[in-house]
Amino acid sequence: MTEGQDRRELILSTAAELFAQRGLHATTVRQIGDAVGLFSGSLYYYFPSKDAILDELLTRYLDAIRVRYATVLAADKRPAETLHDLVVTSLEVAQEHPHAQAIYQNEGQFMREMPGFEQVQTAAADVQQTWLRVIEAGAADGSFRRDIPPRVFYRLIRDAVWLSVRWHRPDGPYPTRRLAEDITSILLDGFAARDAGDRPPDDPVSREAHLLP
Amino acid sequence: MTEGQDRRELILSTAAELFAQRGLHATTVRQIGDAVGLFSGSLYYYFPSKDAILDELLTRYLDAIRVRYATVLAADKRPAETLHDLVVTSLEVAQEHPHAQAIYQNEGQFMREMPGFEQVQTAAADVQQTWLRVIEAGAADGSFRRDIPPRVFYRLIRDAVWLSVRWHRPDGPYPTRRLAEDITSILLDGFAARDAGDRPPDDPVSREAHLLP
DNA sequence: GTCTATACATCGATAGAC
DNA sequence: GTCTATCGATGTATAGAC
Repeated sequence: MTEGQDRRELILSTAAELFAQRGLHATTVRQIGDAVGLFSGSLYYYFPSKDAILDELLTRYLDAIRVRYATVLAADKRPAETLHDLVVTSLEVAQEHPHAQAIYQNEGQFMREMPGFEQVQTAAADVQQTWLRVIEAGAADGSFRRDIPPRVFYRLIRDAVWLSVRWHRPDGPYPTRRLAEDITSILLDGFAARDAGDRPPDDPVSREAHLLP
Repeated sequence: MTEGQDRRELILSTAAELFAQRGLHATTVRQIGDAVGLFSGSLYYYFPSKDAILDELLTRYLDAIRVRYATVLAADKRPAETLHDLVVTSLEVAQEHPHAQAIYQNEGQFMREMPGFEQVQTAAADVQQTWLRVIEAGAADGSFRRDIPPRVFYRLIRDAVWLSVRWHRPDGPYPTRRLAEDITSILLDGFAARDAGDRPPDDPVSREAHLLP
């Protein structure tokens, strides 16, 4: 790891923070330079353009998420457990790439039209397919409701997980693991109160089934 | 309603569409002018600045939502029903102001720092308080779970509702009313399948309780 | 009311000294 | 590798003719 690589990483992470905080178009290369302690022109020694910084940022994040999703799927658990693991994994990756997640969330529409970001688009389609297949498997084996379109449930759980980066502080009193359990618990079992023992013990998705030991 | 007012409305709605589609900073006043069939300079006969267009757009939307929320609260129903009505109302207002909702979602971070948008900020705080009070009332009277922080549930349901404008097409085969019922049903009762009759009939939030007749 | 023309700032990016 | 200096494009907004 040479010193030049460190600078490159610093530019990358600083730009990510600014893009996420103030928006992609509202962030100028001069602001990035100021934040890393370089003049804007010097950035072009490391990156050919502002868009190249964005592209590398998102590609890294989406690659990371695909690798982690593949591990979850390889465990070959039942749909409800797989869904729970996808939530946990997504929150973990978001914690490792906090800004990239927000950038993709906020600037997604822009990148769908932008040429040169096809790689980002196909990676995003992969992610969607992963979620959808698990949800459809659960509908097929009877562990999930069939009266809700899989795409609708996919949107709800994906938005809940992905948007949590906007308000959740991983280092606060409400840890990421607890958030993952609460999201899974609400979306699978519901928020309405119910008496203990009102569900059959052999229920495939009892409230504790998807809590880690 | 003079002809000038019509033009003003056209500029407002056109700008809203562009802001929502391509992003606030990615939209130029020239593009707005082109879209309404005016030269960019002529826009300044109707509005003092680009930001003034944005401000009026969001203020109208947030005012509309506050009026409608007040009506829902005035009905003074039980928490679960009120929550359901807030979901329906939010989706209806989003349908009437489809672009403003998206703009606020996407550009919210920017406006929290921007001076001159204090009115937008206080209106947004009002909206949040409305949801939170209903959720807390439900936790207090025992109809909602107490093991989930109200703020967490608030974020989940708000994000689910507000982000649906990104993917839901009100004029498609999946109508807005159905979406409202499905969101309420999942978030209150859960997505996991369960046998009929596994819940007591006097359950305050049985699956059909918050379905309109 | 709308257009033509343009002021003025700021943007991303480049060239060349050091 | 970083800086100085600056180019050309583009952004918001204005001035004045019509």
